[in-house]
Amino acid sequence: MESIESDTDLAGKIEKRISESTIRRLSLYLRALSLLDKKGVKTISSKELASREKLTPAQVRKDLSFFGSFGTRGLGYPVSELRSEIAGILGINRIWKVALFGVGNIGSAMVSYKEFARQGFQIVKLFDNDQRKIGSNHKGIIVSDVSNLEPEIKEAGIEIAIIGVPATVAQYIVDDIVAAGIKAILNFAPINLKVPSDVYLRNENMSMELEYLSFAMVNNHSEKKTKP
Amino acid sequence: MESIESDTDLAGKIEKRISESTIRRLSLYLRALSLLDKKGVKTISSKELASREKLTPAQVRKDLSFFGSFGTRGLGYPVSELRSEIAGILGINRIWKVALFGVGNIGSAMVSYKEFARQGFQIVKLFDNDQRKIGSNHKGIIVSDVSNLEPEIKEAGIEIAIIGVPATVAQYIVDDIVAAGIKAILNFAPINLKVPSDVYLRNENMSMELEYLSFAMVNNHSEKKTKP
DNA sequence: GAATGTGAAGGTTTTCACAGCA
DNA sequence: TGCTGTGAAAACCTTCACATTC
Repeated sequence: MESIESDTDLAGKIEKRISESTIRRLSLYLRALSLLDKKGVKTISSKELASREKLTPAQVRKDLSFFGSFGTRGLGYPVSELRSEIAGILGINRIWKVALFGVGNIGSAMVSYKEFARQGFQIVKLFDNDQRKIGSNHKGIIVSDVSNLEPEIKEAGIEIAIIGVPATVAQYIVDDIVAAGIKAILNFAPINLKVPSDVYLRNENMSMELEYLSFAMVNNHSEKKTKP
Repeated sequence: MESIESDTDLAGKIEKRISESTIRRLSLYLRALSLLDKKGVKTISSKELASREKLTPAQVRKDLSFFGSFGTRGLGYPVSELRSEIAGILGINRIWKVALFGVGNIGSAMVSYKEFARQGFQIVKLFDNDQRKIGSNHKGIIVSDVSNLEPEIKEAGIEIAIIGVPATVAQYIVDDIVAAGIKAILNFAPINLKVPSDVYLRNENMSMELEYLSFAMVNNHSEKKTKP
C-alpha cells in the first residue's frame, strides 16, 4: 500500500530528503537576504552570503541547488527574488495563524515578539487555565479558557500551537490540542511530549544552549563550526 | 606557540572532539535522569533512556562512552550517579553567574524562567538602557544602567551574558560585554553577532523553529529523526 | 573573468553487531 | 541471560574542484 515515488513532494520540486541542517540554514539565508533587500542590495554571491553566516560558499550553493537554480553564473543571486524563493520553500509566503497556550512569562514574551509576526506567524488566540487571566487583554487579544479550546481553534483556523504552559500540564494540553486538529506544535515546556506521527513537533530548550556554553567553557571546546 | 596535545582537555578525559549533537543529547539525558532520580528510579538501560528521548540505544551508549564507562553490563546505568556524571561533564555541577541585558519581553521571561536556576544558571544582574527601567526591581534584582556594566560585571563575577536587547543595538552591547571580560554569550537578538574567537556564542532563534514547522507542513516533510 | 551548479571525494555521525562482563 | 562498550560498516553531510554559463 505504499505510494510510488513516496519521496517526491506534492509540488514535485523536492526529489531528495532535505536535511534538517539545510532547512535551518535557509532560515539564516532568509534573514540575511531580508536585511540586504531592505538596504537596497540587488545581487549577492554565495561567498558573501556565506561569510555573513559563517558558512562556506559551497554550502550555500549546495543548499540552494536542492530547490532550483536561482543564481546567475558570473554574477551571483538576485537578493529580492532569492528572498521570496526561500520564503516560498519555507512556506512563509503566507500567514500562519498561531495559538499560544499559557500566558505566563514565556507566553507573554512570545505575544510581543515582533519577529514572529514579521515572518508571517500571527498569534491570534491566547489560552490559559487561570481564571484571573481568562478574559484579560494581552496586546489586543482576549485570553480564552483552555478548557474550551476546540471550537475556538477551529473557528479561528489555527494551524500552529505554541506551548508555554508548565511541564506538569503540557501533555494534557497537547492531547486536547491534537484532538482539536492542530498539526504543528512549538514546545517550550522542558518535557518530551508525545504526539501522533502526523503532528509536527519542535522543542525549544533554552537550558540546552546554556549547558552547551557551560560545557564549552569547562572543556575549552573550540567549535569547528557553529551549527545554525 | 601551539600547545602539544591541544585536543586534550584539562582533565585529560576527552581524547576526541565531541560533536555538538552529543553535547546536546547529554542535556536531554540529564533532564530525563533528573526526573527519574526524583521518582526514585535506581537504574535505567540505554534502551529505556533512548525511548524517552526518541533516540536509539546505541546512540545513548556511544554518547556516554566518549566520557567513560558508567554502566553495568546486564543491568544498565545507575540513575543518580549518571546524572551527576553528566552534570559534571556539562560543567553544571556548580553555580554560573549570569547577567541579562535588556529587560524587555524576552528578558523578563528569562528572569522568571525557573529551569535556568535549577540547572545552576543564576541571573544575578539585569541591565537596560531605558531610564524608566533602571533602578526598578525585577524579581528582587535592581536593573542597572548598561552604560556602566564593566565594574558591576567584574564585581559580581559574571561569566555568562544573555542578550535580550533589540537587534539594532545588540552588537554595541556585545562589544562592551566582551571588553568587560565575559567569555560566553547566549543571544536572543535576530542578528549575527561578531565576537573574538575566544568568546563562546550561541544563538537562540525562535523564528527558525517556527519556520521549520512551516516547511514541514508545506512539504509533508516527515522527519527521519528530530535532532535534539 | 567571475561565480554558479554539481558529481565526486572526503569527513563526520549514526547504526550495526557482537565480544565481554555482571 | 541481559545489557554495556566499541570497532567496523553504513548513512549522512560538507567540501572540493571543475565544467558551465553569463
